[in-house]
Amino acid sequence: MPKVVDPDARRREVVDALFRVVVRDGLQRTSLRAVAGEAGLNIGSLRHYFASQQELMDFAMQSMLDGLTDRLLRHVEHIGELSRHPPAERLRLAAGLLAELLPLDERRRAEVTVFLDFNAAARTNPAFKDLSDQAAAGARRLVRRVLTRLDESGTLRPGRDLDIETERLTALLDGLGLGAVRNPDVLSPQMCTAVLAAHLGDLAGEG
Amino acid sequence: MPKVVDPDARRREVVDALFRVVVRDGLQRTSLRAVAGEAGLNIGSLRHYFASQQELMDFAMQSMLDGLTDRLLRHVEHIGELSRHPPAERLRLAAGLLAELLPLDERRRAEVTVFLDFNAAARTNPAFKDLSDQAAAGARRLVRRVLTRLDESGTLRPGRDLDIETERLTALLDGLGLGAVRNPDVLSPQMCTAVLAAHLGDLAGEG
DNA sequence: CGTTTTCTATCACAGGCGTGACACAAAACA
DNA sequence: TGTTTTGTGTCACGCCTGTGATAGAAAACG
Repeated sequence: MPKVVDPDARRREVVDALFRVVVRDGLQRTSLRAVAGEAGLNIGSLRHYFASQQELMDFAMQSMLDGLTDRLLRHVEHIGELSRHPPAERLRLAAGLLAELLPLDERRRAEVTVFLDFNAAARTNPAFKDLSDQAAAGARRLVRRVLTRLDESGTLRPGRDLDIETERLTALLDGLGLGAVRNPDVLSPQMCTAVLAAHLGDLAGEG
Repeated sequence: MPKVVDPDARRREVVDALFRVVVRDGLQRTSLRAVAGEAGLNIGSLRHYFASQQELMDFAMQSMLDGLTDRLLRHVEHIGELSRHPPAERLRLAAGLLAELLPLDERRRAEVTVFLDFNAAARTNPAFKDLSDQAAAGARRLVRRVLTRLDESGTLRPGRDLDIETERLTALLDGLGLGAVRNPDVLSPQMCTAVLAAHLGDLAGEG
């Protein structure tokens, strides 16, 4: 017998509504009333599930990061040991994994969009700083891990400075996300993947 | 005999105050009252020089872009014809020019910070869209121009796709700016220049 | 000088915000 | 059943926002 209301499901619905509002109107205009309206709830009800605005924001941001982390872990697991793949495939696999961070479809586009707004707010809103820093560190770790695996499997041109290359690839991904969200017509998904492939190809020293 | 008040100077002072508020508190918290307070003016006075908030924002954004454009033009002029420099110098000159877009000192840091906030707002605020698009197009044009010059002077490894390389370098610069503003400790000015140098070196096909 | 424009300063208004308080319905429980 | 917990809806308060209106001082002008 299903409960009449499932609190966890409700919270997820509210977070989904919040994401839609942030994507559509921006974080600045994402008020409790707007989220409640989008979720089809009364503001009083919403406040029963989230005691304060800050609690809602934290939960939403954390939910997004958790979802992304799960997806990345599943992707990493699906790839398995990199050296068991033919060398020609390795760059493609790495690109596919890193592309989880790029706005290539509606889902990832929404993620990146929300993420950019949260990060912008985190610069001056201490309440978001921890989660934002944690996310940035996670992205950096993932990129470094990918580069390390590629290097260990002999796929990269030797002599690379991994510190620099990590920052370079991380910045490239950030920039592609920013550009693709801002100018989807110029920086299309195809262009994003082409740029990423070109970069990894360069690192491998093809040519 | 100096006028008692110079309207143009006043407007510049107000814009400077606005920049300080945006950098310190974020664009979201940059209200007319906050700017007036920062400039040491009464809000009534401020409104005498800027009829509306939108007018102030537009003027401020345009001022920043004008200043940046001037600086870039002066830098380009200072470099002169690229092929008149020794090949070993060309990458360094290009890096120096592109570094005008990176937050390497307080001035550029403020510029990039304000710019990021404006761009984030432009996504959902139509009033900022034109200037934001114009700025993005300008950056893209500059990058393409630099890459074209390097290519024509034989400094780049032949066979590059300039469309892709323009997007790649533009995204890299955007990402470096974003990262350096967000995590100055990780992405220090030295690291930024190192990453940029590494990228241009790669394009040249050193090694 | 007087007149006119420019500048400064203040008040009030409507609108949106987060949030505390509270009443009431509905479900869960004993 | 009655009691308790959970969920829903509404009100009001204080705060901040941009902006219109307006009065008065200061400077510029003829």
